[in-house]
Amino acid sequence: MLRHGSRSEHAYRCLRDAIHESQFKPGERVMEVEVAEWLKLSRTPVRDAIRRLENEGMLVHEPRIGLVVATLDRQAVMELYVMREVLEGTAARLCARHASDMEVQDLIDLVARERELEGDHNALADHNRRFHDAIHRGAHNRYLEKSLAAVNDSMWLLGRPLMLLPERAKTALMEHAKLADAIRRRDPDKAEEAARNHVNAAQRERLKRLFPSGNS
Amino acid sequence: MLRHGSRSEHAYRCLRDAIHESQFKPGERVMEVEVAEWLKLSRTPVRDAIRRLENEGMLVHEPRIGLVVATLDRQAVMELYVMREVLEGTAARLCARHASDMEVQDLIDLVARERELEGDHNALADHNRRFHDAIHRGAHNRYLEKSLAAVNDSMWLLGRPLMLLPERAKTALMEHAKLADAIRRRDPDKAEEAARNHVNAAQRERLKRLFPSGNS
DNA sequence: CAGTATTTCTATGTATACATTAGAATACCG
DNA sequence: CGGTATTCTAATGTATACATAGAAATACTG
Repeated sequence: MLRHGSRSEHAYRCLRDAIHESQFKPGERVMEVEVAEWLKLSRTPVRDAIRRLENEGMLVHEPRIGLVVATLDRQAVMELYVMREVLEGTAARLCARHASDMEVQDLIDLVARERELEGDHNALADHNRRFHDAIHRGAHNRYLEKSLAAVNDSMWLLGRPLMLLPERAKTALMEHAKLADAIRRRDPDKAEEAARNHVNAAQRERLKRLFPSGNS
Repeated sequence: MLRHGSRSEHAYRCLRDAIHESQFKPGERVMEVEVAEWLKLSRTPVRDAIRRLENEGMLVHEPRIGLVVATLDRQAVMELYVMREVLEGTAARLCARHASDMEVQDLIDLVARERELEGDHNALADHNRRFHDAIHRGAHNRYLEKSLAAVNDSMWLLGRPLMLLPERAKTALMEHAKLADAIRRRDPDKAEEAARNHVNAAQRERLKRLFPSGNS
């Protein structure tokens, strides 16, 4: 009935962003009262927000501790990337099949603009999100979109996007170009392959940084 | 901190089951107060439960109406089955790779027992759920498991499981056997293929019943 | 009578007070 | 001194009262 601009929504966004920006770090405890005070709200809307983030996997009830920002161990990271590979691959495949010509053109344009952003790391990270969102939407599957949103949100628990690294940005651009091209050619197999490669490349970079020596 | 046997949890289960059993039908309105009265609870835990079901897609805010049980139009059903095919296929593939020998043996046993249940529709439906749960767990991927849970819950919005139909139960048994066998042989490709075929067969049956003449 | 403004009513959003429980601290007993 | 029982505390679960917004109904005006 009354939906938007609600304080629950506000609390949700704030908490989400705070986790994205590592103001709340994985493993750190999150308490309703604390958050409520911070946002000058009562516990009720804060609880709503927490419940949502719990469902999405960003917050977890650690036994004997309480509610904490989820921590991803090595195993969890692997599982997350496997899932991401599957979902992004599927999105690319479906996008190649179902995206409207306008949506495809949008993708092409996004790649073109990405070239102009060389060096501007923040803009690139933001652009990256937009590019992938465009593919997710182009797949025209609301369930896929939702799963992707959850997975990609959990991704933030690993720290800032890799696009901030010059090396990665360069190769990512090429991967994006390949992916967009396969979608333009309406080639589902190649599109899925490109998306999976893209995710895998990101995963390898990420793992190098997260677990330099291979321990957990 | 305090987790289980909570009234929120109870409310969640009751509501979920009520939707599963079509006590609340798609399109029907769901009001906090009403549910609270029904379960002899205050609105607070009911709200929690509703929020969860909202996140999982079983409840939706219909503009100008309020909160209702989600209705799946033809398009939504198609999207749901596409997603289910992808996820169940992936689960089967991962199961073939990662399930422990004990988990695999469990699958074999489940198929064996399924043969003995011929005719007992309710038991079959229940058994079917267990079989698929076993595969989901065997994949050892918590994100996949969660997505599958959400998708399969939404499935209930389409009505009772098809396993209740004798015809379907028979062919489903064969499909289960094929799937379990591929997993036993540790053949990911065949396992995924079998799972996808299984989902597709179910979808065709379902669509026949839902949209007999092909309209939406 | 039609159309619009106003009022009322209902459901949800929000705040707060109270209950309960798990963990911590402390005191008691062996 | 060590271990266990008890009390205390802090955090969440739950109930309820109040605020607000949106839809329906009614009354007013042309």
